[in-house]
Amino acid sequence: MPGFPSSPSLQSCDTPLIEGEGGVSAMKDLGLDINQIPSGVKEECMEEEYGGLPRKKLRLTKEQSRVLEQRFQLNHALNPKQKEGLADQLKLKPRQVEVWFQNRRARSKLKQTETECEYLKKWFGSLSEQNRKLKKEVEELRGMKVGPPHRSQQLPAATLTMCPRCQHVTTTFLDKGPAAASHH
DNA sequence: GCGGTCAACGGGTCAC
DNA sequence: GTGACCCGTTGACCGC
Repeated sequence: MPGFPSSPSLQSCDTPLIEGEGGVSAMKDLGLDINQIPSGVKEECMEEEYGGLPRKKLRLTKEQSRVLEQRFQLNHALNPKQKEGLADQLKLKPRQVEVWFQNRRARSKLKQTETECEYLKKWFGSLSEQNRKLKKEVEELRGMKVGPPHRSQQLPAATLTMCPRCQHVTTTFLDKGPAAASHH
């Protein structure tokens, strides 16, 4: 693809573009937003726009972002009718609303992944610490060992398992059978 | 100048 | 085939 000028979608009027002297920055100086241009003027600008020039960056207004965010909190996806309604309400194109929700879902997913990553790091840290302590304990017990231990002094063999659903960690003593591992 | 943010895109997948 | 969605990427803009 690379290079927007050659991209066929530029011809599609999906992307409101403002170019030339003034542009987005100048409008911002005036407290204006690209989406608040009277539609006639906007179309005029856009018609002049599609000569293969690079696209200009659109920024949503604070109010538009606030409403979109509000709707996202209620629902992470919109049906076509909701999309149309929201686009109407915000004076945006349905495609813009759709793109905003796609990007918002992506951001949300990224944030969740980061959170999970942090959690796993912490969990790994605590398991490492636990492992270190247990190894130390084993060493100490080995050092104390003088003869065959009495059965009552023996530690039962056990395994640690994690429930994939709730991440609850359980200790299963092998001589007590699988029922001991259940916690639900 | 550089890195971060974000609107917008193209391409792929999936359900209908 | 079509529309909705996800994913990776692009490029404009902004703050430092």
